[in-house]
Amino acid sequence: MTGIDDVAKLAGVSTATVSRALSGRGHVAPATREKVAHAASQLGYVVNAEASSLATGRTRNVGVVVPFLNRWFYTSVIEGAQRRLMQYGYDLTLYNLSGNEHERASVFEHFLLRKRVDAVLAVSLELTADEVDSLHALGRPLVGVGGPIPGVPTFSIDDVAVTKLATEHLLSLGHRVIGHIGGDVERELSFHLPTHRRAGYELALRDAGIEPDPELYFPAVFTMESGYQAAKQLLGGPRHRPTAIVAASDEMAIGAIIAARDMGLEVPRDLSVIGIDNHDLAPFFNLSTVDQHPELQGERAVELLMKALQQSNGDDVPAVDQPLPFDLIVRGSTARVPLTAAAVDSAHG
Amino acid sequence: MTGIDDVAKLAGVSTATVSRALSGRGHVAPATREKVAHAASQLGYVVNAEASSLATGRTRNVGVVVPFLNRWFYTSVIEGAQRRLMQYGYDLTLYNLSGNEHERASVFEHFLLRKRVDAVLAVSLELTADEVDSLHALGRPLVGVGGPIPGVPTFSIDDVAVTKLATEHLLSLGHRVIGHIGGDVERELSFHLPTHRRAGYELALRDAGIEPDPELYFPAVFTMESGYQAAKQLLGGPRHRPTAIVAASDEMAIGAIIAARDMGLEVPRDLSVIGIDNHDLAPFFNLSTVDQHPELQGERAVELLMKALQQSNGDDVPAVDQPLPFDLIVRGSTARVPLTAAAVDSAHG
DNA sequence: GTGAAAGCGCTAACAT
DNA sequence: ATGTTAGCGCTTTCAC
Repeated sequence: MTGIDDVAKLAGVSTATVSRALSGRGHVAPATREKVAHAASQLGYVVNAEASSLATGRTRNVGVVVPFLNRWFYTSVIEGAQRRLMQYGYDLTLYNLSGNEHERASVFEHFLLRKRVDAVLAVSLELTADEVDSLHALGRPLVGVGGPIPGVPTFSIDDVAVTKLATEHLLSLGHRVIGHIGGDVERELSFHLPTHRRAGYELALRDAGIEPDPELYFPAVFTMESGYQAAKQLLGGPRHRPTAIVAASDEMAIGAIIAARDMGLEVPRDLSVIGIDNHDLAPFFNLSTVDQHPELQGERAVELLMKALQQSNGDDVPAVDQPLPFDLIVRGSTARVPLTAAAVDSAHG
Repeated sequence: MTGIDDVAKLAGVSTATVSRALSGRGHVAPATREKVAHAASQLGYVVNAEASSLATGRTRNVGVVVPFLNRWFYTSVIEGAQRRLMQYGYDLTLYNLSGNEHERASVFEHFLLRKRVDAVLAVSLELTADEVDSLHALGRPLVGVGGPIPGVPTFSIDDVAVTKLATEHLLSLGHRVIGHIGGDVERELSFHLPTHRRAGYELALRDAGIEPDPELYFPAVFTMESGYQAAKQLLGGPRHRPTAIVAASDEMAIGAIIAARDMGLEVPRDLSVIGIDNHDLAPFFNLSTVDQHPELQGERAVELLMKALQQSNGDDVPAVDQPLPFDLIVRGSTARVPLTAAAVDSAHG
């Protein structure tokens, strides 16, 4: 295979000059640079990443750790991160924690420790203290996306604000009896997203002078199936039925829409539904939602990592400065509260 | 950071012995091996992958190239591949071709050439001749999954047989007027999957003595939305309406189910629908389908790559030997043809 | 069975 | 601005 020596010979310069010319580090006369570039492309020379890494201590590769892959949010974050990384000339090595305990442990105790990555991006990870420690032990920049990791700068949308916005959208349409489908209680302890989303929902209600009714909340995991089940419960309750539902994710919201249909309710005539995500499927289901731009979250996280890599060799990452944007997308699943329901409700009040 | 010298010192042996003891290559006395292992774990030593690669020429890393990420099939294949790779001690570096032309080119002309990977796995890729060439130019084992690549050993289910099986399931339930939603014609030239699936559908019909009716076929891309549209066309046609639909993917099939509902048809009473995939969402939509086990495809592909890596250093990969399994999964979206329709149909014949 | 030493292909002082 | 050279951390002959 053609190496730096071949290029040096063909260009009539030393290997050091080739290295400098091609990497852009150090001073090279424009004419020489030209010669070298030409020789390199003529030979089809591409620098050997392994050798370069060994010499520089930098791999030009980042590790991306995900809890599993088969989920819209993760793949979207990865797409965004990947795009940015490519622009910086970095590779992306993927570590998936979806295996058994043994496999998971081996990612932290083995794979990540072989010095193959300059930095680590942790996507929506719930890590044990030991795992966070071993990540820090890498001495590499580390940032999180989509979930809070103790002691790690993390990109995440403001889940309270996002759900508040979604709820306010429904309030502005005249809804007063608004249900919420959110994360299950068991996960809430370590992973605050569901709690935050519920908090945003309750905050919006209170701001509007409405006391949240615990009977209008149903827990669910973040799947269509679970959203469907929870919506059924919510809509079938013997007390007053909500005229609208805020789901903590689009997949849950879609489940709720289907549940409504199956119960003979028409969306949005009889029930408004809003989700959070702007999932790929949201347009098809005509779902109103709050776009959380996961690809952008991935891109931003990479930018932060790159900044950290330029500044130092340690694992101190500059703080996340700008808040992440989110946007209300109004489609056809939300509409003005039915007159009858509004009348009934105001009669109650 | 602790290196091989530290371990050697602590164990009281040479670095060569440490290397042999830890890698398992070469002969080391059991007692020595024990000493070394102990010293290594005491120091938390993990071999530096970069240095090891440079010395051996093997990276213990494979490149996985996908056209994009946000699709159930790709992520499933990757999950399977990743799991197996981990078991072999390999990392997975992800290359995504979903960017613009420039970015795509740079994957082939730059990223893949830096000798960071021992082998390449190409998932459902439609590659130009140049791209295939540059992959071969790596001189590394290369296998494909899920789509045919000229001159590359490729894992793929037997698309004809799979769709034939799905169609036969409907025939066995008494259906005679069976529609098909498949890939759009434009992609068929390079990517044979849609054509194969249509062929399997037609083959099953002919075997049952039914001449395929072109009016019962509608093209679609592999999304819910597109399946929905195609099903609407199929079901709304002024001539005879099919009593069943074979969709070339589960997402299209789900689109078809929703289209049927929207038209006031009940599944499976008025219409049977079967898909292909056994997608994550299939259970929720109670969809009958043919499971194509994409994770298994990923695992198998990795096994083949590993075999190739053990045998030689060239890029000759042993042929794919065993056929990939697929399984009919009968859920609630398929049922015996309605008596009336059957009567009408037999009256026609 | 173990150690000494020569590289793997590149980069980064240091010299010039 | 360019060349010389000593490593980066490991593996692997080749001796013993």
